Amino acid sequence: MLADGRRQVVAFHIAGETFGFEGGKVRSFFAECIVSTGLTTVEIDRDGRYSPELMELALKEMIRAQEHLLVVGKQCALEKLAVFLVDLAERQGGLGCIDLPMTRTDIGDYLGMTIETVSRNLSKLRSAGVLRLRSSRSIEILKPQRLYCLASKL
Amino acid sequence: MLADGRRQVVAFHIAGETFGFEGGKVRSFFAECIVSTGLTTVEIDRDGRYSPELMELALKEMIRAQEHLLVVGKQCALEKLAVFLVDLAERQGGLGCIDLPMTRTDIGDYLGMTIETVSRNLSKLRSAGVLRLRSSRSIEILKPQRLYCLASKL
DNA sequence: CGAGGTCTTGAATTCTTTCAACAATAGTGG
DNA sequence: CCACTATTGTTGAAAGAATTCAAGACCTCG
Repeated sequence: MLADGRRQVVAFHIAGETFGFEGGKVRSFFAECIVSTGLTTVEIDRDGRYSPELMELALKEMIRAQEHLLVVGKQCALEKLAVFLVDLAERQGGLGCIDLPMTRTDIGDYLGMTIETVSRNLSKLRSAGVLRLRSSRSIEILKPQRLYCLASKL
Repeated sequence: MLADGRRQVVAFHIAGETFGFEGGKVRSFFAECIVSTGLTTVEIDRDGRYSPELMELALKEMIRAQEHLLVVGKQCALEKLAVFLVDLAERQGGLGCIDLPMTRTDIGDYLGMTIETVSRNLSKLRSAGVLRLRSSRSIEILKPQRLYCLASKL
C-alpha cells in the first residue's frame, strides 16, 4: 500500500509458486488470497544459509519483479494488458482459455492503470477479434499471434 | 532493452552497492557505467550456497526492485520525479545538493516517462521554488519538506 | 427477487507524448 | 584560445491517451 491509499500489486501467484522473500524483520508487502488457497512455509537454516534450491527461487522472484518493471514502465495500456494476458496464459498452460481469478481492480493495480482503462482495453481486444469474453472472468484467446505481437513476444 | 527498442532502467547504483544477482546462465539485463567505475566480483560457493551476507544483499536488491514498482506504477510524473530525487539524495547522504550523473534519458527510462516530461517537471519544481538547478546535472534542494511531501514520505 | 459488488461504457478533463525549434554544454581540432 | 560540431537539455504547440466522474448493465449470493 502507498501512503496515499493507492495500491501496487507486485505479483499474482498461482499454485506451486513461492513468495515472501523479505530479508529483514520489517515487511513492506503483504499477500492476499483471491481463491481458496493452501500454504506451506519454508524455514531457512538456523545459521541463515539458504539452500541452493531456495536461493534459486528467491532469485527467480527478483528477476520476475525486474521484468514486471519492464511491463509497468511501458506507456501503452494495451501493451501492458497483452503482456499480462500472455504471461497468465503461459503460466496456466496454454493459450486456449485464460482464467482471471482477480478483479479488474487487482489487474489495474498490478499494471498501474485504472479499472476503466483495463475494461476499455479488454473491450478493444474483443472488438478487434483478438479474444472473446466467455464471462468477465474467463477469456478465450482467438488470435494468439496478435496477442503475442502486442506483447512484443514476436 | 525491450523488443521495440525502448529501454527500462532497473536501477542506478552508487559506490558500494552490489548488483547482478541473476540466477541462471541466461542474463536478461546489462549494466552500463556512467561515471568512472571500479568493480569487484563476488564468487559464490562451489556448491551454490550463498553466504548469509550475500543472500541479504540479493534480497535487498529484490525489495528495491519491488519498491521501484511502486514508483513506476504511480500515475503522476511529478510524484515519480520527487521520489527519485529523494531516494538519490538520501543515498548521497543528505538533501543539500543532489548530483545527477545520469542523463535525462536515463532518468526518463528509469521512471517510465519521456525526457521532455522529466525536464518539464524539473522546471515545475524549480518555478515552485522547491529546488534550484546549479547546472543541469546538479540540483540544490530548497524546500526539502515539499519534496518529501510530493514523494509521499511525509 | 432484491441488494451489493463488479464490470462496462460515455463524456469531459487532465496529463503525457510527440514533433519541432532552440539554448546550453562539452569535446575536438586548428 | 577559439571556432566548430555533436550531444544534451529546455520549451512550445498540437495530438493522443489515460483518468475522472457518472450512469447503467451484469452477476452472485442470500
